[in-house]
Amino acid sequence: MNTKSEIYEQPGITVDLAIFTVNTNKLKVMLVKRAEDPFRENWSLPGGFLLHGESLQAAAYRVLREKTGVKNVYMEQLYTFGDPKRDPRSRVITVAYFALIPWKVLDQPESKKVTDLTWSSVDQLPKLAFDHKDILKYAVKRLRAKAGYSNIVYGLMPEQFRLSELQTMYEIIIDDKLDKRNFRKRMLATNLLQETGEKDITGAHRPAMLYQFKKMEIAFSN
Amino acid sequence: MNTKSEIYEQPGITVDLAIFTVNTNKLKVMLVKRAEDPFRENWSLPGGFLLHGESLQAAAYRVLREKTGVKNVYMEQLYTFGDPKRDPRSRVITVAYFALIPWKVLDQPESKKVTDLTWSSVDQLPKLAFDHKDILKYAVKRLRAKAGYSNIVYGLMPEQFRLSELQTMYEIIIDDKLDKRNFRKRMLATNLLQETGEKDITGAHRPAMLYQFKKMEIAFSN
DNA sequence: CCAAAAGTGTTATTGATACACCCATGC
DNA sequence: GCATGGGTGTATCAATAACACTTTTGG
Repeated sequence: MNTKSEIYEQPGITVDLAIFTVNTNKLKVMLVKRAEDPFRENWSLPGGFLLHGESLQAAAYRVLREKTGVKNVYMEQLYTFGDPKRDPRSRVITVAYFALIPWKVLDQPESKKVTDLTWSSVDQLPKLAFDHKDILKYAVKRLRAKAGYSNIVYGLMPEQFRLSELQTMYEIIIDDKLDKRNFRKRMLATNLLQETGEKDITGAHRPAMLYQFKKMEIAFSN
Repeated sequence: MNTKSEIYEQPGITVDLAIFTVNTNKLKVMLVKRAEDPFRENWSLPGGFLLHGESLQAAAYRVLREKTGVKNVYMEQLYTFGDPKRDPRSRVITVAYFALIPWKVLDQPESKKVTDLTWSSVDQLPKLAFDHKDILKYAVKRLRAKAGYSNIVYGLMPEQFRLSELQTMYEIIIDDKLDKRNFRKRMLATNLLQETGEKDITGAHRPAMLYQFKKMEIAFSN
């Protein structure tokens, strides 16, 4: 019999992340510019190789923290991409995750003059390395689908928010308009929101009641 | 800098399959008895190592064909399990798939006197190797969920069937009773079924019209 | 003629959708 | 006092759920 490594693959394992946020009324995803071959200078999803003894989820959280500085955000495993030719140099299998981050949580994202990291609108993507465009398409599809039947959108909201901001968030994700009264009725009926008692007086107009999510797990549905 | 293999995992990759069928009014899953350590003599999900140059899906289909002799059945990637300790000997990551097979398609399953393969009711599982019970739980959960909002159940039906058989199939999967008239109305309204023109006269009673699915892809939803 | 599964419609309930005006504030 | 976004209720429509009897066959 042959030795194990002759017949069986022992590929490199990476995790790649589709990290979404919403800013200036656009759904955006984090891209990083590759410093190394292959695809040097191309944009790609943030990712990294799995370390010894590290779980997949731990690796995903490590990459997330390295790139964004945040933890405790919504993240779920998306899909595993293992085409033999997806990395031109050697066999690499990637476990893709997608994560949601409220824009406000990202620390001064515009102030850092980084040129190797960007937030790109998902409808205006540059050429991406590897099969990352496929991964991203799949992630967007899943996000849009789940926005329709779960409360996943909560993962994009700041601590406190106006109902109109929540509605706008939904509209950006599902790329469609919603009726204000029906939206409010439905949201309040879920019983997942509570008034904070405070009002948002930043606008030049009638102050809006601020809401927050009741403290509980984000409901997964898979 | 250390060599790549010192810092990065290059684990073995397996695919494991939750292959479902329905027989004698029970949702059943294929289990195989392990011939080797670890977990020798324990039941486990059928699976195998990824071969050089093989895609994940190809590996899953290979295992499926080896164990059941069938291809062209419904199969989808489920989830990737990568806990560092899930295999007691070395790091192995498994990409789990789930598949659906109509019982009739399996060739004389009872006649073969195999003792290393069984179809176990999902509510009466033996102890399973590795983390296969977790995998299976997740697969059953997904199957039940998708039965509620997709036509995935079709994957368990034979070529021709009575509507009452289709209803029974749904009832077994979702583990609940359905109203006959509402069920028929709903099914016929989908426009995915067509009468074959033939009737099932095997019963001792009024013959039933036989139906088949219109030829088209099974609608994925993910 | 009896047992057993096949087949068939209507009503009630629920949930989703459509829709327009007054309110509170800053300037 | 006007411009701007905040906030509210009802009527219609669609989808789902509840519910019982007649029909066809074999034995």
